[in-house]
Amino acid sequence: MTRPGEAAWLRRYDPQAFPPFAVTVDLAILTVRDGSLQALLVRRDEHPFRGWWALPGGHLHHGAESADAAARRELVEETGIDSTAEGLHLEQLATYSDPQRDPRIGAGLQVVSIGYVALAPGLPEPVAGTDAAEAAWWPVDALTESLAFDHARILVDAVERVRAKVEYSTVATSFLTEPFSLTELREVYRAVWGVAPDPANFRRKVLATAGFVRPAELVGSPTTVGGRPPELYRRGDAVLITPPLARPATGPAAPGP
Amino acid sequence: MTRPGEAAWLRRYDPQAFPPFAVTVDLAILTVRDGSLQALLVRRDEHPFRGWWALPGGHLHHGAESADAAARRELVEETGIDSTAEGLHLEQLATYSDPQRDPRIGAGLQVVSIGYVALAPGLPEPVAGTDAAEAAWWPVDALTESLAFDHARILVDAVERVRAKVEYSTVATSFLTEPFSLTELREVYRAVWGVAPDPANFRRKVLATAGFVRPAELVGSPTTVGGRPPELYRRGDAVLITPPLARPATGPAAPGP
DNA sequence: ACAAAAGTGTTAATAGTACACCCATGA
DNA sequence: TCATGGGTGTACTATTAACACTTTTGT
Repeated sequence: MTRPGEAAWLRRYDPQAFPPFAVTVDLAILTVRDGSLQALLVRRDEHPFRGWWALPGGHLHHGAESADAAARRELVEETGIDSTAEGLHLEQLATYSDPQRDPRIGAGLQVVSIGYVALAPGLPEPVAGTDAAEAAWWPVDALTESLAFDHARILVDAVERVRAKVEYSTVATSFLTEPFSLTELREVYRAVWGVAPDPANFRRKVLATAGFVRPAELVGSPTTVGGRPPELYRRGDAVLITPPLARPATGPAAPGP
Repeated sequence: MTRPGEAAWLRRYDPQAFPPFAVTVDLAILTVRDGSLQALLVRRDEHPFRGWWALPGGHLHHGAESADAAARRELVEETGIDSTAEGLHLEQLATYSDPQRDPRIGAGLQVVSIGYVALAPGLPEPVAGTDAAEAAWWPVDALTESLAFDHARILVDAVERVRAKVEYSTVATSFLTEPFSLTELREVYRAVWGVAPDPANFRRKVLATAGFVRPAELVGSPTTVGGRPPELYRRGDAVLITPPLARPATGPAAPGP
């Protein structure tokens, strides 16, 4: 494309003409462990909010990467999760830009953060990141307070996004390692929603949705302690579920007023 | 909240330690005019992309406003639309941060843009903004190319968001001025989807969804040229449609592979 | 044989689709 | 009274929710 006069204009352009913004990414990394939805938090060892629990994240590398790339990089750095690992789902959530969200506004720096949601299969104990900061899985129902910056808000938005998204998409499979049983998949829904779908109807819905799952070749090792061993499946190609899986009426995940 | 040592730390903080980012908002302002979905574009009279058609937008006022506030401000400045006007719907879409998306990266400035979607009732001819730049409504089907920056991509994302969102939410009413008939509402769906729902079933679905619309008190002026005058409605309180309105199978809006 | 977990059947209710038909109005 | 668009009825089909029931395994 030709843009007349732009090359000359660019040579005279002064990037200092704009006051400084900093751009960060923050990741709500979610998994299902022990039957509950949990988020990975790290304890900050730098100001601001030194000593507080926070979402993993960091600054964009200026001129070198997009927010997507930065999110992938942070995911690896902070958790050791390979960004191409099986089942991993990473998507942009929203951008948080309130001037008061970061105290560094007091020093003249406005920090804008691009929030991401990552879904990963249940992992063992958290791997401390390269920053050697403390890291731990926290059940999301146990906290909506006391996080650094506006991270509590970001986390709530992330959880709400996931609760809605498993209704009309197949992302729930991202929480499982292949191969998996339909009961395990149903347990994911129980953890995310706080209430489990009917086993029979759930099975029919999943199997009737082309591309939700596909049968695994070999019958799995009989790791179950007793009872009939389950048929095993792998993730399919489909992304959307139409019509959506209906969330059961009332559950402990949505306490009344 | 107490954050020990942070006040002293902040006094010594150097905001110049980070390379400069600029943060902008870009608005996909959509309306339904002449039976088609149209977007408001402005012709840029400044570098970069001088003379190109672009989405309305601009820089965040540093230290003074969030992206939401900036989007509302730009909406007023560029279009004269009051951000509290009836029916107006404004929501964040996504954030675009590829280093190459803005040529000013060549001068050392990385520009990150937060995209917004605005839905507004059909408006008369576009009001030139305070920048006196040329402005016009363009049918969205007529262009996915030749826009400044990555605005074609943002616009495509915005249209896709709206096409999906009218299925499970009541935002379609944002395209209409009150009071409106159900036929007018159905015409919105035709414009957005490219295919119209069945009139009878559409009527039943809308009226069966509590809070989608509510009856208007007075019967409207008989502006129709002939035929039975329609019953008129206003927007209701509901936001979500469960289960969703199904988009008819095949239509010109979704060409096959 | 029994317990436990997986998987299947059945039925009533609900919701959606397609299309025919009736109603109210202006010219 | 006729053309025009608004609004209703209806038969048929597909989907869902709820729950009872059968199958397969380990001990």
